[in-house]
Amino acid sequence: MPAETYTADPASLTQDRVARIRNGLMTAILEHRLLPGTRLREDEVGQIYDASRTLVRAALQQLAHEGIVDIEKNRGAFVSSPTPREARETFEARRLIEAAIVERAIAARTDVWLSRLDEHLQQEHDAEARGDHRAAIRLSGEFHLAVADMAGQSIYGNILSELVARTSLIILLYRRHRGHHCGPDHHRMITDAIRAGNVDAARTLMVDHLAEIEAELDLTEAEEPAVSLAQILTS
Amino acid sequence: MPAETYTADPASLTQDRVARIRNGLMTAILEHRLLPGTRLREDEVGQIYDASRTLVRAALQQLAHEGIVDIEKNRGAFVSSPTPREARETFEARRLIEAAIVERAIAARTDVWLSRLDEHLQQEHDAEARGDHRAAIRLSGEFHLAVADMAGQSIYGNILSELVARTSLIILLYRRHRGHHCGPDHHRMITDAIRAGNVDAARTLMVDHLAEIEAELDLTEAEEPAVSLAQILTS
DNA sequence: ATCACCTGTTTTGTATACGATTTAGGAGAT
DNA sequence: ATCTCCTAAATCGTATACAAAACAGGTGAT
Repeated sequence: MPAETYTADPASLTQDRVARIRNGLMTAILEHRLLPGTRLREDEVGQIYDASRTLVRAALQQLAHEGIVDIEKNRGAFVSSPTPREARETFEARRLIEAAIVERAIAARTDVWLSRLDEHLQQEHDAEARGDHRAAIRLSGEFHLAVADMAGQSIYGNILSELVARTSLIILLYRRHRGHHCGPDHHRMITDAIRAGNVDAARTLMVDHLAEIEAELDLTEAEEPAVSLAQILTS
Repeated sequence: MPAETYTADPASLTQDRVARIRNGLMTAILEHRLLPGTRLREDEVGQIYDASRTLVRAALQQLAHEGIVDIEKNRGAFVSSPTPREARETFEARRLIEAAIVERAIAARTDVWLSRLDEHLQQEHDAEARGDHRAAIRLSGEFHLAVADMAGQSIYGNILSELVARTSLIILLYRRHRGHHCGPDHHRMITDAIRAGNVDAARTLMVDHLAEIEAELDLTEAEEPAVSLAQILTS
């Protein structure tokens, strides 16, 4: 399953049943097939994966801890809907961490890792070419995880994988113009800078790349309807 | 329970039963009452908290995801033992993130928040004064979480709370000289710089503070006994 | 028509049962 | 004495049963 490469959680490699459920849901969310707000009923999911609620619950709790599922007590699990505030925080955190990651990736670069990045760029390109938007959006997130893998700092990798997953939800919720997610040209340029060993260029490209994605979003806070209720009723 | 303030996980505020178990174990680990390697048997924990294995398992899985408990399939859960490598990565990540946090904390500072920090410093001082090393070690970690709370970026706060918890295990495993954990004087100086609004000083103090803690550890990699087995047998 | 209330159904929360795996300890062989 | 094998006990993995809560739909009052 190429859909399950680059998942940072080591448990996802072991083929235990809860990991399978988690990965299935995760991939569906990353590919925008499951939309924010979607309810994930325990036995419904269980029937799909032929598992009891025990295992489904474990998978959902894992996803909740990763911040892409919200569990409301006695009500169930829902694909999470990050707020504009969370969206901004996510991008800020990504700029901070990925700038550090890309620097480490350069220090750790080898031919093997670089060719792996090339291969990934090729996959992104192919997905775009054949119009597979689902795979394209997922792969464009996984590029960043591939760079993190190259950096070899598993802590950064784990943190980033959660941030990337949330970013996928954020883009789906807040993007202004449909289409054109996270251009592969940027990824190519970042890869080139890594290959050239140009730390400053790579950091700048990475930070700007993330800033550009954020700039394409409409993160204006929806005004709280708290007080407005009175206003509406007194009109 | 003052022992449960500053836990970043929002679920810990709700008094549901799995959160109680999680918080109990977490606090015990943070206070070095539960040592790395300690086995956490499901029934045993369940009896202590008067809960079934279902709830204990949920709590243990949460702690595993937070990186302070390792779950080995069919063998059980153990208080985790971070490797020297993970230790170094943890400190690197903390320096990166806490430098950003302290800057944000300055931007967000108010009298209320500053007095909360003062209050915390007082608690640390008191714990040291009465020789309560358990509380002191926990409080010294919570100082950093208090600064993160002040910064108001919940994502940084969540990431940091996991890093702080692991740091507690790391210090226990690798410190050279017993005693003197993470001097409260440093915390006082950081607080002063925050109050003065001196961003550069605060960042430097924070980064140096973390570097100093790391410097007091012995993180020399234990050599792998992998090949040495043959050497031993051919002697 | 609208709202409040009641009731049957659905769904989640938790305990428990049972099979599978690991662990511990001892008997027997070398 | 040491090692191997075997059996019993302890422990984990998973499914399921039942209780509690939330939900949906309908009845009746206003």
